[in-house]
Amino acid sequence: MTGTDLAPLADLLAGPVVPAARGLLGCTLAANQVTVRIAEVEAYAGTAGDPASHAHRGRTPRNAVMFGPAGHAYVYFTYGMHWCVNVVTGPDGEASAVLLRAGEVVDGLDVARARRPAVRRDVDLARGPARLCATLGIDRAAYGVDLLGDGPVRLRPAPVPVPNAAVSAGPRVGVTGAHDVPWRFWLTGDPTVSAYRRHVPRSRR
DNA sequence: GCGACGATTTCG
DNA sequence: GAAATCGTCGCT
Repeated sequence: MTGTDLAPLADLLAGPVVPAARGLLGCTLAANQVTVRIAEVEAYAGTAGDPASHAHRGRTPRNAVMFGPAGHAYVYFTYGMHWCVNVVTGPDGEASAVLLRAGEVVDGLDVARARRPAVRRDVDLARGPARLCATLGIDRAAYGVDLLGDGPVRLRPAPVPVPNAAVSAGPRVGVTGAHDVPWRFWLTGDPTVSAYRRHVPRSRR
């Protein structure tokens, strides 16, 4: 037998979103000759009571893939210029997902640097959800792809298991509501974790 | 059809 | 602190 056993990760993603989010820490995501070790994530529930979720108001053309089976990529465009990527979780028909917020470039560092010439420190290459996508070259073309398959974007289990004690939790970044829900998880002390910023409504800017 | 705003980043 | 910049979605 050769290759990595993806079944445990597939099972984890098919279950409840919070354990899935924590389990994604330490996993690797590879695309366009760059590989990132995931260091920060956020969990988003489906239509059931999570006002911060893109699926909160039901199914739309944009969030349709969130309602499909786990392990696929939900990629969205925001602020007129940025892409962000989620891993769809839960059973088919339930729209939960995990936003990949930050990571460490562990392979293809030269390609990553060339792709993002303005970034000075390597730890900033994938420090933030839009930066992570930019460094990996992820855009609309990755919408809906099976991340556990052999496609353009590939998610793989953590080479080294992440102990529970190495994980911190806190409120999600940039969301309009639900500031009391600690559904952001990160590897404690990891330098690639993004800075926390409270959301500021445009009407008050 | 219109318009407000966003799971952000970058610069001043 | 504020601009950049446009797809999405609800319709004060």
